[in-house]
Amino acid sequence: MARTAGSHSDITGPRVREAALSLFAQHGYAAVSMRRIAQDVGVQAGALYNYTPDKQSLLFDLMRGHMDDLLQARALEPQSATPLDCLEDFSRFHIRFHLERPLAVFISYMELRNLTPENFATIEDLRRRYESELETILRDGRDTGVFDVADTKITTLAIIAMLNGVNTWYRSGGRLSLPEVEAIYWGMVHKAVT
Amino acid sequence: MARTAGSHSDITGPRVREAALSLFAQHGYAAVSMRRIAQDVGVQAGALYNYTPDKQSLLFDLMRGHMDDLLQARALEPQSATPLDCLEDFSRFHIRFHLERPLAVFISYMELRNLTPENFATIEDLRRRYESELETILRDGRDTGVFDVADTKITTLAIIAMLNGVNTWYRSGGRLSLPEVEAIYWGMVHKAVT
DNA sequence: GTCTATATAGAGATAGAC
DNA sequence: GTCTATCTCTATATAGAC
Repeated sequence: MARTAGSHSDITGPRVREAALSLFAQHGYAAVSMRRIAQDVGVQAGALYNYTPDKQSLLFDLMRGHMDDLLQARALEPQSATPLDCLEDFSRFHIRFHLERPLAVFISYMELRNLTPENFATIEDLRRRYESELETILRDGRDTGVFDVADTKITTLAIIAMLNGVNTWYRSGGRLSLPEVEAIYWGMVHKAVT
Repeated sequence: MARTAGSHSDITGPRVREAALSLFAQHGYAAVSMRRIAQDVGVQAGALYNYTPDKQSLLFDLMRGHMDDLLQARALEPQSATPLDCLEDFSRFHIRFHLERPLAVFISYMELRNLTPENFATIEDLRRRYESELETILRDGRDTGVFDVADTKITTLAIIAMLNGVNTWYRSGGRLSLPEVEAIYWGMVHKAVT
């Protein structure tokens, strides 16, 4: 209650991240100035440094948070019994999760170049951890004879690339509903590996 | 023969584009200065403006040239008779073409945001023209009963997204040869649409 | 065609008042 | 916690000498 006038720490912090997310996605990290972010938040540029030590940390926190969310959400999903069901779960989860946060997805892919080497290594490690979950499913399915995949590593990357593509065109309220999109993509993934 | 000392128009022009291509791909358009490009070329920054009216034109020319090359190379490919053969031709052509010029491919995808609206519209038109070639193949195959595709537009984008993914990991001299990579991806595309 | 020099603008980040 | 003011650096682009 008894707050200093003009003190909005708990409000401003999230607003800074939201503004940065939106602006980085629209124009790219390097093209967005701290002044422009401050403008969107409604503060002066200097005030941003109460919430981030520098611009790089702002980008890294967004990407790190996105990858953490991804791995955590995946871990909370129910586990199916067969490789085929696991693959369907993964495909539908991936589409759903990524369509729910297009800006964070976009940044996490496009701005890898603008991370410092240390930050890049951290994000890449998280990404590889996620991809390895799919590869494990493919290997299990191949070893038990239900999948026909030439190379599990390449098939992993091919499936993820295909599923990621949905973010380039899907708009909610468009021609197709989310369940329809999930079904179409799952159909293609299913056929591609059997 | 009788040239002015220090005059290298026919040499410097291509070198400017090469340096810009490499630097834009590595660091991103917005993060690369004209001074940095000039440094790579071995001239002063002012000299670059003999070869491009501004930085934006430099980016646009690279992307425009890439899309022109793509459509021209595609037009020169032999035309197969059946939709299935056409799809195989397209898939293999796409992989081969894109793996031959990874930097231009990377820029043409990543730097769309940094084009002016007019330049963006031009590039997008060329991209759609290329994608429509694949969609035509898919529609022909579906209409003649050889392909089983739920939605030709989405399948077009899904296939292209999957094929584009090869550029994120392939390195010549690696574990797999180009023909092997083509065969693996064609196998997945083939199964996904039949 | 390239150079040096510069006009003009905007960047990231910090200091100190309130 | 936010403001104003500012330090320092770098950006794109142009002008004019050679």
